[in-house]
Amino acid sequence: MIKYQGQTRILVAVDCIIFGFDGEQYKLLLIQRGFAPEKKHWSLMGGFVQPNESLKYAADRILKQLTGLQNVYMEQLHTFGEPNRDPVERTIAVTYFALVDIQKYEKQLSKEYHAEWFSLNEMPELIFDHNQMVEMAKNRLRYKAALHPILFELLPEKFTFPQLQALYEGLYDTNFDKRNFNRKLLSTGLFVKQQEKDKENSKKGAFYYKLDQNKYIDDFQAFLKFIPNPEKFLTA
Amino acid sequence: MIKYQGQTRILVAVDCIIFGFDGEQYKLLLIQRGFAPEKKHWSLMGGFVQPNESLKYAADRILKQLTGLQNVYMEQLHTFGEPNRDPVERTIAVTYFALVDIQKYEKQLSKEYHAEWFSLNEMPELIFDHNQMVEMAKNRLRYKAALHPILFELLPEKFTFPQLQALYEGLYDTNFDKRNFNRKLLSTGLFVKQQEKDKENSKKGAFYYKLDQNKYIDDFQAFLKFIPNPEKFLTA
DNA sequence: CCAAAAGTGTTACCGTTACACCCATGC
DNA sequence: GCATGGGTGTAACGGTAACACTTTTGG
Repeated sequence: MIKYQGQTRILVAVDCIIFGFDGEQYKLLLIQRGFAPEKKHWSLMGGFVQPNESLKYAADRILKQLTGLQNVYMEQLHTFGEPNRDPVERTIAVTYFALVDIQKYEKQLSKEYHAEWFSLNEMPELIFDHNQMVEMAKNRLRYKAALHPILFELLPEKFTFPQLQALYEGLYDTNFDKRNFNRKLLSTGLFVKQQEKDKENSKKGAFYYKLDQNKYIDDFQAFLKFIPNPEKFLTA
Repeated sequence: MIKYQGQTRILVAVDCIIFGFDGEQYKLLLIQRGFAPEKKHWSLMGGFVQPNESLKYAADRILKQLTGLQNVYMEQLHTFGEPNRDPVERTIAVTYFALVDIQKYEKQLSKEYHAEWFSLNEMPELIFDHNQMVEMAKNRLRYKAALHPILFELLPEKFTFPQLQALYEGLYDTNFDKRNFNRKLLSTGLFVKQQEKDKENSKKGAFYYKLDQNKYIDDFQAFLKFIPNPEKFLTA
């Protein structure tokens, strides 16, 4: 096989920023790194890209190793390539961020990696430039969620409006008027009301809703202008 | 130096999608590839990441080689890593898109690469997955420009409102009411009216404006909700 | 004098916000 | 029966869109 002569080949890693939501707080799934350097220090889940896999495939593989989950919302975030970001050897890191239903995860836990969910405001220091990756992922999530209906990926199939509101209020660290919030959400036509109520979180109980899957796929733009005054919240 | 054992190192390239605007149409700067395979075929400008340069540095270097320009608006777009995207040898491509003032470029042309500006709708087939990269860059530009004031990077320091309007109408392939357009732009406070008029494009002449650089930097969010009904225009 | 492009105001409409009370239930 | 959280309607406001005529000047 002909090759490109005289060029330097570089290690390429994929790192995953995995978000969850426990009903009150946003969480991030971290692992204790299993090998030197920085062994035992907290880190994003990652791995090297293998010879015949695409980047997305590598990200899916890594997510599955850690959580057992497949078909999860995931998008490429950014590629980090400072020459000394990994002190051992130059490594380029392609990052993906994922949104998972934290409850599904708990059922499929792989003990192997000492994984733990951390609240975003109680996170340990991470190795290398992983803190920076997390910051970027948070910004991207706030940005994207203001314009598109993606946060549902963090909730179970059935969810209530109060849950939804907590989800959005948590992300933007603010409060919304529940009447306006419900009206706006309903006006998108993305939600199907169920008969059943969630009685765990209140005495009266709150109706469950499901996403209308067809509309959800078609109307990925449905939320543009969703957040009032988005400029207050978006960083880039 | 300790190294990561048993992992495959991969070629990493940076490719630049370089946009310009000639007053009527959006253009893309392409080169004729100088080496096999696909020699003489049209391609984005790119190059391999060198051992001690960051990705952004590589992108700046490549842009400078081709256009002579520095300090140009550029942002990382996406990283492409399908195993067979380059038939010679596996190569991961980190893409950047750039917005340049086409007039500045013309003064600093490097003949070496047989570079040419192509209108977006008259583009040749490109090598590898470069067409896909261009598509993604177009979408990103439309998305971003609907929310943030970045298109000015395509114009000279002084510009007129009719030019601005052509810039936006070209990107979204639509027409805006000029009264509403001007009012909305002026209301951002980003523009400083000059005494001088551009008499080249009309008999009456149109006043030049400049960006208020301080506000421009501060108010990168100024344009959110800028385009009416953005959901009609944004793809991702 | 006329063609071509620049510049300018007002009104109607719609979506967004602000706001407060009743309902259902478990304890 | 009372505390807790769920659910609902309306009115004022502000921003957006629709719309047409006058101005300037080069030829």
